[in-house]
Amino acid sequence: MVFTVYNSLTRQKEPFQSLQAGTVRMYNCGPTVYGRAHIGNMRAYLFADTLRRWLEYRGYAVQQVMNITDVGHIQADADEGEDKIEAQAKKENKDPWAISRGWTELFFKDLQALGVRPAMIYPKASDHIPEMLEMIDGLLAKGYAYQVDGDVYYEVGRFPAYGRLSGNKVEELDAGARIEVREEKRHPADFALWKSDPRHLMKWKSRFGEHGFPGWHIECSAMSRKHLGNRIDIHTGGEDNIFPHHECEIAQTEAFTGQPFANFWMHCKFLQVDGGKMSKSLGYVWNLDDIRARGFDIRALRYCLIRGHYRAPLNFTWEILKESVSALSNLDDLVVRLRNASRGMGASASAEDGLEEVSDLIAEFESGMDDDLNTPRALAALFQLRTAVLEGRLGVSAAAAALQFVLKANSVLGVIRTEEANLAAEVEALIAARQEARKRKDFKESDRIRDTLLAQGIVLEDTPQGVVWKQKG
RNA sequence: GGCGGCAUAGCCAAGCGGUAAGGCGACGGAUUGCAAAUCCGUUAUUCCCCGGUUCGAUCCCGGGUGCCGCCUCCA
Repeated sequence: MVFTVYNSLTRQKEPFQSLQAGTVRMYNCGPTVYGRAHIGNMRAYLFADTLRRWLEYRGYAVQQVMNITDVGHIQADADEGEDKIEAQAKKENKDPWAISRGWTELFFKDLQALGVRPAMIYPKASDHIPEMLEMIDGLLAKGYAYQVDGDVYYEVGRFPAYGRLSGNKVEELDAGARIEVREEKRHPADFALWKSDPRHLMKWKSRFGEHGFPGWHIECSAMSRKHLGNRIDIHTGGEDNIFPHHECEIAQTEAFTGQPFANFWMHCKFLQVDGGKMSKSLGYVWNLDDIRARGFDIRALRYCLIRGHYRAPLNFTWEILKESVSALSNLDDLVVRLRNASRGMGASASAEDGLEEVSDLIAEFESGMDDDLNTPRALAALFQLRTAVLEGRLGVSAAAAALQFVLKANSVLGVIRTEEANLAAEVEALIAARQEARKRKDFKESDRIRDTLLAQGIVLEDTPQGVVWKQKG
C-alpha cells in the first residue's frame, strides 16, 4: 500500500514520496500566541499530529517543526501600527513579551492534554529575526523585493507562480475591494517583508532603520529553512492559511533559494459549531477548559475531532461530544474484550478462528489511513473488530493478534485507553465476595458490593463465563 | 466581484459509475435475582432540488438552493 495524500498544490491525491528515503521533513503552521487556542485550532494541530503518527507507523523518521508566532501581525487598521499581541498587551496592561510567553505555555499544556506528541522543535519568530533579515536581503539583491523608506515589500509581479497554490490571479486580487491600497506599494497585492514604525513595542534594529519588525509570512520561510533546509516534504496548516500566508511563503522561499519549497501542501478544513461558523460574538469559541467545565474528558474531544475526515468540514455540538464519549468507551471496551479473549475468556473454541478476519480488518484500517488519512474509515475497522470479538468469532490467537494491532493502531489515533488497570487483586477479592453473596441469594449484599465498585469506576458484567470487570468512561 | 470546499437516516459520518460502511441514539424480543453488558430483529427503496450523459448515477456534466472558507489577522 502507498500512502496517498491530497496535495493542495496540485489539487489531487498523489502517492506520497519523501525527498530523502526514510525521512520526512514537515513544517506545521502553529499558533499566534496572543490568546487561548480554541477547539478549532486544536483540529489543525491534531491533524498535523495524526499525519506525523501515520508517517511514523509507516516507518518514516519524521522531523517535525511547528512555529510559535510571538511577534504578532499588523491588524486591519495598519495605520495604528499595532499588532494583535500588542493590542492584547495594552488591553491587559502587560508587556507584550509576557503576553506571548504566557499563552505559549498554555498552548503547550493544551497540546499535552490532547495527547499531541511534541514536535522536534517549536521555533519562535522572535528568535529568528537575523534569519528573516538574511532572506529579505537576498530577495532585495535578487530583485524580488523593493524598499520604500524603512519598509520592504515583496514584488508579487516578479514571481510568475504567485497564485498557483490558491488559484488566485494577481489581476483579480487587484479587483477585490478589500485590499487596502497603500500608496508606496507598486502593486496592491505586494506584501510586507519588513516594516518600520517607532511606535511598535516589539521592534528590532536593522539596516532599514532603528525600529522595525518583520512581516508575517517571512517568519515561516525563514524558520522552515533554518530547521529543515531549503526544501521540505510537507507543509500543513488550516484552510485559511492557503492565501495569503502559504502563497507568500512559496514566493519568498522559492525566489530566495531558487528551488521548489514544499512538495506536499496539506490543509485541514474548519471545525464548525452547531453547523455554522465558530463565532466569538455568539460565544461559540470553546477551549479545553470549557470542555472540562462541562465534565468531559479531553480524550473525548480528541475522538470527536478525528471522527471526521480532515478535508471535510466537521461539526461540533455538545450532543456530538456526548456521543463521542459513548463511542470511545466502546473502543476502550474493545481492548478489554481482546485482552480477555486472548486469555481464553469469550474466545472461540478453535484458537485459529478469526485470523483471516483480523488480518482483513487490519488491512482495512491501514488502507483507510493510507487513503489521505481517512480516520473515519480506520475507526470503522476498529468497531468491526469489536463486533468480531463480541460475537465470539475470534480464537485465542486471533484475539492476541487483534490486541497487538489495536495497540499499534492506537499509537496513531491516540484516543483509546489501553493500559490494564492494576487494582486487580482488590477487585478480584470483592468480586469473589459478591459471587458468594449471590450464591447465598443475599442480593442486598451483592448489590452493595457492585455499587461500591461502581463508585470506584469499576463496572461489573455477569457473563456465562464468569464475571468481567472494566473501568468506566 | 474573483477563487475554493461541503450537502448521505433522529444525530454524526464513510462511500464517489454497478445498485447505501461504521458510530451514537431509538424501538421490539432473548438473557439476568435486579441491573449492566451481550445476543437476535427493526430503524435511508435511497443519498438537497431540477435537468442531462449512461444499460445503469449518491457518485459524471449543466443549472439552482443552503452552509463553510479565502481574497484583511485567523487552524
